[in-house]
Amino acid sequence: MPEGHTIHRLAADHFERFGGRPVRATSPQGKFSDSAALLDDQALESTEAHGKHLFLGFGPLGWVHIHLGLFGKVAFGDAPAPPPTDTVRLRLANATAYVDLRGPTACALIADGEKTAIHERLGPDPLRPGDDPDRAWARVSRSRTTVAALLMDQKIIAGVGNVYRAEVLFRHGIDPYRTGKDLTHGEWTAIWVDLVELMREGVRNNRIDTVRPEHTPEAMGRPPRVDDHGGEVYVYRRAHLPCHVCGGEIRTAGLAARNLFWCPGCQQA
DNA sequence: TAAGTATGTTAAG
DNA sequence: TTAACCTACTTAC
Repeated sequence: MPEGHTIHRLAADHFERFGGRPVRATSPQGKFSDSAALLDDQALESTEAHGKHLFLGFGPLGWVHIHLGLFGKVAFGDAPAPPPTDTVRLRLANATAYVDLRGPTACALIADGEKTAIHERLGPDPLRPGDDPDRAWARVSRSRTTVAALLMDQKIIAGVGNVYRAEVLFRHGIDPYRTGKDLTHGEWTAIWVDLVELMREGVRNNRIDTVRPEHTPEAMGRPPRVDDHGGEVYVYRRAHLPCHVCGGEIRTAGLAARNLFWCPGCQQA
């Protein structure tokens, strides 16, 4: 479930299980074998997340830069670790725990300078304390691109994915096809503040929930969600179903090779 | 067994 | 705009 909240949670979970002491590192799948050999028996000193990028710090050796992409998965377990399957790109293990990484878009040992370059090409992240929404606003307010596309652009704002984009636009009654130029500073600030809150809760619960208390299944007297993506949402993957708020039909359309979901009734142009 | 899908990104045309 | 990449699961035949 790789949106930004997942990655920040992974940073914390890696440090909790492996931080401050040596780890065994292997790459059963093979693509990370050389680097794993360098890391083996070295201490994991720190972990960090920016948007959907995860960094595992190994001091002078550098950082393991991980990006899960669409399919990447991380699985933690307690020691003793079972024999790894042949798709495990990286396994870290110590006396008490192990973690398997499968299918990442990126898993590479990088130097400080390369890490800095990654930070520089990413926008502010609602989950990084001190990150400034006005840095994003400077670009958004000048853009003729749709707000739906801007929210997915990691150079503009880091960590938002297809679920948070659809949900935050619904929560603010914003038509996804409005352009950046057309938004007000107040609307953008409200989106950011809401993302901070939603994504922090996402880190806590390790899933995305966006439905306000007054619209929950219990409050509305409707059956609980059927979708299996993990959380309770208004529009994401609810195409052609009735809107939880107005009862109108949720619409879907392709936008920049991804599926967009919105409620035309609640999200007026 | 094959096809389709998925919370993502990059590079080529 | 399209294809490519990585994996696992579900659905269709």
